[in-house]
Amino acid sequence: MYAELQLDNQICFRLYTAARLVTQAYTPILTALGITYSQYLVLMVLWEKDNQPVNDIAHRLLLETNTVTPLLQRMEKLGLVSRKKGEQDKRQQIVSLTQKGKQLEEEAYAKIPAGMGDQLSPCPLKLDDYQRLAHELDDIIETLRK
Amino acid sequence: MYAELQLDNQICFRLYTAARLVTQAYTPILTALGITYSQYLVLMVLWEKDNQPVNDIAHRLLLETNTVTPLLQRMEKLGLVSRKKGEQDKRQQIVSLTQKGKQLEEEAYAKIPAGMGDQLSPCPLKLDDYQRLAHELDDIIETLRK
DNA sequence: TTATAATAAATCGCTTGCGATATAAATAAA
DNA sequence: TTTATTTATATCGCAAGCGATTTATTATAA
Repeated sequence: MYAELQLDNQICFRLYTAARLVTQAYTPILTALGITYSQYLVLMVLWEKDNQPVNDIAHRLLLETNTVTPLLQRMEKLGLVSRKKGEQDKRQQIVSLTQKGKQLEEEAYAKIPAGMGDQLSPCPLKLDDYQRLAHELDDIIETLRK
Repeated sequence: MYAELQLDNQICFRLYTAARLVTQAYTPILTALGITYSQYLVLMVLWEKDNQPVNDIAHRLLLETNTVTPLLQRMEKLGLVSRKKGEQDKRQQIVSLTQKGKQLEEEAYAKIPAGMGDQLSPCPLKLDDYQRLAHELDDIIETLRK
């Protein structure tokens, strides 16, 4: 009835769906590596810069610590990261990659870009389109993050 | 190290983040209406066409019944929908809007587009940009849905 | 008809995401 | 210094998502 309330007119539903489907596309690849999508995000953060406090990781991912802390606890159990109290600031937990967590980077590099490329290859979007899409999403993200 | 594994180069991370932030922008508005974002999606489906089996709703939202069934059960408890066994096919559960569920459409129309417009107004994207974004997301969705 | 396969929902177990709150440590104010 | 405030994590409870399995019903094959 109201055009504004129709599913097909919602940018939000498309974002929600595209994000879910892309995550689903990652899942079989990541499962083979023994990790989840969120864990992969944390690993990317740590591959870029190791030994970060929980807060820095959370900020980088635009998540709250109440999401990241349990995530890190699971990753610790899996032997991907270790946590130790900060030396200057004892409130902090410094998160570090274990050997296993470091080694996963090579496997990830070998499997993920190729695996995702395969699945997205039928997509009509070209490099330029993805680039523009990235900027459009960045605009939305910048607008909504506080 | 590997450009392909950097967070800033990931379209998926942007999708994931944009979807989360947009959902967060909806949350205060929807909370005032007494519903969640997923419940809002189900309501939009039913506002468009009432009395649908669980499967049709799930297909419309590209979700599985193991997500939609519990969602509908919660909505039934909230008095937003009712469910009754299908007459021709007794395996089906036909989901219908209650009076309360129907009335919510007016409230939603009054509050949601305006509320989201306010929050997104600082965004530099114009109508054309949103339209193109919608198409780009549709391309990705079409590529990845099976 | 009887046996088998397909389909529609539901259930189970687990990871996320997040609002609200708690705890501990560091910082600022009195 | 003592007190109050801020900050960094952690904990709790709940709604989603989803892979895997179960149950009931329908459709198909033998």
